[in-house]
Amino acid sequence: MGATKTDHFTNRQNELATLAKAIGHPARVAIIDYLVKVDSCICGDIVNELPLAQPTVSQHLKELKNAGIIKGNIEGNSICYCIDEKVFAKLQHFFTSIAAKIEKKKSNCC
Amino acid sequence: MGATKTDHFTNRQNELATLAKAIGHPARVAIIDYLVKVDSCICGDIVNELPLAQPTVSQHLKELKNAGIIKGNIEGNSICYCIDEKVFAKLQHFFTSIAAKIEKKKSNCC
DNA sequence: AATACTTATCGTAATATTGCAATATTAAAC
DNA sequence: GTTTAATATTGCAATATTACGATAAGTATT
Repeated sequence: MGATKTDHFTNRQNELATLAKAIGHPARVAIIDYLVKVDSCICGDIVNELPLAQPTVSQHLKELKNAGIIKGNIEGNSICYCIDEKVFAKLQHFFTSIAAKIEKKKSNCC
Repeated sequence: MGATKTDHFTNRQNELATLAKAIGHPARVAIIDYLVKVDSCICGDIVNELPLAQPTVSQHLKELKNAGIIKGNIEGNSICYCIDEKVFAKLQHFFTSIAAKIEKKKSNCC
């Protein structure tokens, strides 16, 4: 075995897991940070920002794209990557909701 | 190769990646959901809630515990698992911060 | 078209994750 | 102490991820 059993979980659980998994690597967090920091998204120099080889960065970008976290547009010679705002609004909502539910019942035993 | 290069990234990036990675599996999202839902955290019946064998669930619980997302207290015969509120407050903060920065500059090209 | 530049893909090796049967551990109940 | 229960650990097989060198594919410039 070794394959994740997605069938038995809800769409929301799978969706949150997919997004979280994509963010679950420091290089990909760094990519997100960089895309957020840079004003316009004239990217392409992401490789120089990271301590990883170009194929590795390309692979991480692909994973972020597959998860729907970033979008990539061909911009002449290079490619322009941007963050998908909707995804982070959704993530914020996920965690705000969970945090609120936890806050509501302070009656914890641990 | 194959080992994640954590050395070259910031503490914040590694911390967020570790938390996100732990949440990056539907079974672990389901565990979190269940712990949030159940009022008091007299747990132990988490196995019955999931479509996975007991050792697998135990392993997922261990990973959530290692990431600092849940805490486990021995409660007589069984074990009482609870969510660590601080972690979700932190996660909420992480994503609220990113979402706010994205929102601020709507000048997107994509 | 030849060159330079940028990004993607392939191939491969190392490591990590997922899942479970079997077994061990621990604590309550008898 | 033996049984019963709940949870953890071990061992193993299947799969996934991480990383990179080599190479391909695309565009821009000359």
